[in-house]
Amino acid sequence: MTRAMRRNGVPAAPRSADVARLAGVSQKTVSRVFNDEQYVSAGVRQRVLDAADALGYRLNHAARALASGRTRSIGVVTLGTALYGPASLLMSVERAVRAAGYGLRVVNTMEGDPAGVAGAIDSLLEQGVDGIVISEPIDEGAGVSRVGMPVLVLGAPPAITAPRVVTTGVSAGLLARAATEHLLELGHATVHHVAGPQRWFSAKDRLDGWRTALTDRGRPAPAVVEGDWSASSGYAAGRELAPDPDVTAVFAANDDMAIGLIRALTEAGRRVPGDVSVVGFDDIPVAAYVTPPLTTVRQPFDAVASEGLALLVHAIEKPEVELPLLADRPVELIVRASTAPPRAQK
Amino acid sequence: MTRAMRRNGVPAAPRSADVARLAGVSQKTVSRVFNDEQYVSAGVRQRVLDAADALGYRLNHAARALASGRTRSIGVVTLGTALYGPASLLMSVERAVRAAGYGLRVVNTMEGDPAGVAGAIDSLLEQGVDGIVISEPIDEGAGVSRVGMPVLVLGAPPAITAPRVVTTGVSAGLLARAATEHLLELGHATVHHVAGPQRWFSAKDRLDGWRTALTDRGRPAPAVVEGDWSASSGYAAGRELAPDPDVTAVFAANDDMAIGLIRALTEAGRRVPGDVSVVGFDDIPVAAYVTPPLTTVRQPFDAVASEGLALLVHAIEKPEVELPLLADRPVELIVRASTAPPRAQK
DNA sequence: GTGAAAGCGCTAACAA
DNA sequence: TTGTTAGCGCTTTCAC
Repeated sequence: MTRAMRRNGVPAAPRSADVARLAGVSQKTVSRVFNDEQYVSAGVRQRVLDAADALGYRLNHAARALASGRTRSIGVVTLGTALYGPASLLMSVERAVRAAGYGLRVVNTMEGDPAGVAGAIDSLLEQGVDGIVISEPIDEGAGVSRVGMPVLVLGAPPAITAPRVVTTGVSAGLLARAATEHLLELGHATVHHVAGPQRWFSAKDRLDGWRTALTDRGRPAPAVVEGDWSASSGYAAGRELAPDPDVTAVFAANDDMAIGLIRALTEAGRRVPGDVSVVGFDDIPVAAYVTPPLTTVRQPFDAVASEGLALLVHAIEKPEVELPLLADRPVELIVRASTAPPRAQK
Repeated sequence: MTRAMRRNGVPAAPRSADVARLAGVSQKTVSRVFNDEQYVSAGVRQRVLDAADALGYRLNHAARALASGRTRSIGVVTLGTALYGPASLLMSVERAVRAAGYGLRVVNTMEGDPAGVAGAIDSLLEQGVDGIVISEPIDEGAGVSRVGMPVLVLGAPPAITAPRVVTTGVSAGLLARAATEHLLELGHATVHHVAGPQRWFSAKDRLDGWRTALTDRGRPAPAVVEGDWSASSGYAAGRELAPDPDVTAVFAANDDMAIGLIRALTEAGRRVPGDVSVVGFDDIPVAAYVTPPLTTVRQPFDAVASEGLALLVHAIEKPEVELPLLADRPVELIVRASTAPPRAQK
């Protein structure tokens, strides 16, 4: 069996040595060209590129990884849901990873997965990555600091700190605060909160932002109703809150729950926004078209992903240099028709 | 610089040879254990596993890929949107890939991306994969047959055929047909259609299903309004259709457009479902909680992904064996409150 | 600027 | 059942 026809008669892919032969240079020179190294004359470079083109040469990533110890790929641990927030963030991360010249490996963790985030990280480590992104972490981030390679934690409070761990808040706290303040400024005495599952940092973050907005103005924070991000849990929360006449404004931790909530309130005879104002979170694609159109806040996923990834790549490629800090981003509150001043003040 | 302390003082990862030394066996035996090959006695296997555990050994994927020519990973080309359908499908694919013992690489194509699907495939080929999944293809699938490795096309009509290409219809056509028939059975004279962008196979598929349902009953198919999957395009379609009194039933190619459509109809004074019935597609999480709760159809993403992946893995691991065909799946129509008999028949 | 040699950590093929 | 040998296609190191 000749080299040219191995593996079931499929012709073998050309190697850099084949390109070198055709271009009349050494194999090392081909390597230089494909790594954009300096000290290659323009003429030689062009000859190499032409030869590569003629042969349909494509660099073998596995061989490079083996020889260099670097894989040029980044692994991301996601939550395995099609929820708008996490899904958008994943797409943004993919764009950022590709823009940085890396490949992307994805591993899901389901909530309640026995292996959990640690298992997902393990799986990435084995597959071979140069850095890891943890998107919307759920468990306590334990062990993240012991991974031994740069880690970017997206959507966690900067509490997790470790030598090579960088966190980028999506500043969900600020957004939650803005949402709450919007309701207070409309004249509501207080704002209730339908929270996300508190194992999620992002849910905790939103709750904190809501509470801060209230305490800053000396308002007591009412009891929180915890949902699971689903519209049906928002609906359940709505049935719980509807009978209470003190409930005139509610901030829901995501749009799905807000929509479920509105349905429950409406069914219970409380009009939105006439009797109760509701603010959501995420600005899902249908938010502007439900009844009533939802006031909500939007997270800058693309910006967060690309800035966070720049930091990660920096940590991978220049481990000795200090990491710059990220600035907070302006808050984007989208006011539509689900919020209004309370009835008494009308 | 010793081996144990290379690369910036980070201790080198243990190799299979280290494990072999500790276990007192040959390096090849370690390889056997980690590949679950037969002909290793239970005692030796245990000694190897213990040694590996003690050293914190982890198989080097790049070296394995280089030596074996197989990467044990699968690449998926996605559309780079957080739309519920594509995002759900991606999550299902991840689960299926992991269950099959492979790693997942993801590359996005944006619509209108100059490089397009071909560029994404190229990038995967370079990164190294054993098979490719194209999720919701947009362009004509040209070139897919020339990839030289097994390809699974998810959500395309079986039109694309090639030696190592396997397609799994999500049977969107059947679902679209069921949705249309539901409206006809309620007594509507005809059903209008708000279609998805016709570059998408899945959009075309839904349109075909809708048309088939009509022509099967000898009903002429009215002019189609084409949207772009967004709620705002559904809204625009609604403004277009609202003035026409013949429009009493509309099938929208996804739930987002259906929701936008309903808003436009309602604003134009046409009640849903009193004056116009609307059926969506996807059963997005909020579909049951919008006003009115949306009648829609649900695609079996998990089943489609896992069955499709089983075929792909089969094509990778046993290229000589004929591929089995996939059976059509029962249709899941979810009837809620956005559909009713036409007013005239009430 | 360019090239030669050595080796990255594993699997394939064959031997014992 | 286990071991030996020879690469896989690159990058690294060092020589020219």
